[in-house]
Amino acid sequence: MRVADLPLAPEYVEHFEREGIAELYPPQVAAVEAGVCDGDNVVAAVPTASGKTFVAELALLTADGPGLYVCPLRALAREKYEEFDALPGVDAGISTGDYDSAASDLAANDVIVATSEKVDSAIRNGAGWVDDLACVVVDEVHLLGSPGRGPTLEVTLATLRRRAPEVQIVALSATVDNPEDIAAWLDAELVESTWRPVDLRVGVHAEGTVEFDDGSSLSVPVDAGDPASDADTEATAELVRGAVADGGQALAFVASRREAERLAERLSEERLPAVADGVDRGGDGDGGDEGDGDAVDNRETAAVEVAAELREAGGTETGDRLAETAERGVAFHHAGLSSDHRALVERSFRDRKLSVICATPTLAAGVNVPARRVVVRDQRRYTGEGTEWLPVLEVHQMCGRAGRPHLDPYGEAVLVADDREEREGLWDRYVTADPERVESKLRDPAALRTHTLALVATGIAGSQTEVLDALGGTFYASRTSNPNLGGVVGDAIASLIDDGLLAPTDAGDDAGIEATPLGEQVSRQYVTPDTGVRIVEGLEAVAGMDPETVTELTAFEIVCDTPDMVDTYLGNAERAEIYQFARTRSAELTTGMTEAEDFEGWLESVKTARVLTEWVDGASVEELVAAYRIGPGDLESRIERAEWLLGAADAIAEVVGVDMPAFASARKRLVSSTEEEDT
DNA sequence: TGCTTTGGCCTGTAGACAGCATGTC
DNA sequence: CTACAGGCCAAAGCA
Repeated sequence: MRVADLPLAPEYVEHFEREGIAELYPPQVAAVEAGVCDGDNVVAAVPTASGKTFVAELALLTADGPGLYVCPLRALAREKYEEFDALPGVDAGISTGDYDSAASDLAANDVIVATSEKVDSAIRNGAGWVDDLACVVVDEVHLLGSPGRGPTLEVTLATLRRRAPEVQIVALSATVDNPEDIAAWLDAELVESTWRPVDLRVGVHAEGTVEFDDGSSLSVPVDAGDPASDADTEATAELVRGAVADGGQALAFVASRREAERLAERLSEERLPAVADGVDRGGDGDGGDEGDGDAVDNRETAAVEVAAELREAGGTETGDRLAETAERGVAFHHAGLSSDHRALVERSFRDRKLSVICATPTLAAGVNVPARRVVVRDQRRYTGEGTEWLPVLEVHQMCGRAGRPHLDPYGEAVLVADDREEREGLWDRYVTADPERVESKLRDPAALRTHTLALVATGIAGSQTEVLDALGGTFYASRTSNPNLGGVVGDAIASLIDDGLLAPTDAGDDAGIEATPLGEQVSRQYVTPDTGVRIVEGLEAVAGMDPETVTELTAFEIVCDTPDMVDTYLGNAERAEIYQFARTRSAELTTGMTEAEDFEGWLESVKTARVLTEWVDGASVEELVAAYRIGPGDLESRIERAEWLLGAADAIAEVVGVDMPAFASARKRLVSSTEEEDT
């Protein structure tokens, strides 16, 4: 099937042909046959990089009205927005927490790109564009199974379909075990395929040999030279070296940030391309010695450019080390990096200016960074309940990053094992195993509290029966003949009434409920009910405090102690000092040292509050990062959240009727400190 | 005695969505 | 019932 055969306007056909898309990939053909261009609902469970974006574009361009593209990450939203906006005659808009497109009138856009939470929030705040949609594309729909965010996605989709029953739904999923269940929920045709544009072989390394799933094998010379590093790291380094020597790029996945940095530093010391050539250039020999010297030189020049860009983007200790490794073509990547550095690393790798990225598992879920070879050194990860095996789905996503269409002849993914015995284990667990099933997490009490409140606050439901009715359209309900959510929803309603977020209506016959002004504000501000409750408690404490002692620190402490703030690790070495700080400033805090039910957690929030206080008082990123042992990216995320939560707290203070100007002033100072930093 | 190896204990650990309303070079 | 690797320090090993 060719692009020209599709029911597309000529300018689109021309556009796609210019982009090199002439012939459709098999999964795309299947999607067309399933009806993506005819307004039919389709679920496509296909590997990453098998042309999902094009399927999305087909649905959006052939839909009879405006379309919405929902995805899980802001960085992905940005990427798709730019892609859609480049389509001829398409006016695209974007709406995420950190970025709204300049044309704020989303109702006028042909395509809107948004994160799932932003869509949920838009519904809660009565955004007009929600009702006019003809088509909704949901990317990474398997996230339905994610405990934190899955319920939001399913409730949001249920609400969208309820409001516009005719809306076309196109859901794109990674390969999962039960895509048919998702398709059944959405009344969609299922398209399933494992086809990829580049061949991929997956293997497991043990004791110097990689055995691949296609029966081939590869021997990896074990360099026993460096006793300082273990066998897994040696094998990883050698596999990376091999890919680079071959003119390819490599991704190496490890479990922690520190390991990612260590591996990158180690690899960068080797002068990869030169070593890979088998030529020991020692310290001097810059003279052109081989025929492929040019390629190496170009790569080196490009890497030096990247390092310069990284240095320009902001100097911290982490950033300097990153620039140093990048200079030799190797970068590390994790969430502790500033967002500028992260984006730069991703982009430079995509532009082939870097040879290697050593990363924590997140890189697999983020923006598109394909490589010739992927090496998964660590398959476990710390989770708070000890180290756990990574989900099969996640490892498959890492492996799926191997192989760049048109650039690599094939992709290779290698899991590194300790010994032969473990090779068997990894083989069974990841190579031959099916990915996990996707199951709804809506039954979780916290999720139900959030969404019950939202349904009532937006006027969708006015009683327990109506809440259950609204939830009838969720993935959860479709998965069971007897949802039996009644009891759990009843509990959620009772607890929300208890917290003053809902109230029984006067009519009182059918157990009618409505949101209190507080509940309405909590829902609109998009904070969880528990956060709302914590803010109210804080305000009650403030009302009893001497106004002189209500400061910005008070405001920061309240919002940092809510569940919507990320917690900050409190090291043993600094615990005493933070404790001391809390004691000397106790008059400004809403929680007494003895009354915190979770003392450790509270002390962590005091640490976060202290960091933010110093930030607004003019401390630099560099100083804070050094003093509190957090990454620049961690500081960014806390500032961003504090900004949001202080705004929410300010709105809640007004509803509750407590005068707390510190919320607004702290927020204003945060915003201006951030702007100052930018200049 | 001095240098190296071994053993045991302590420490630290992945990631990232969301509000709202204006003034601005 | 549930981790575990890396770093540090001190004690033991060795010439």
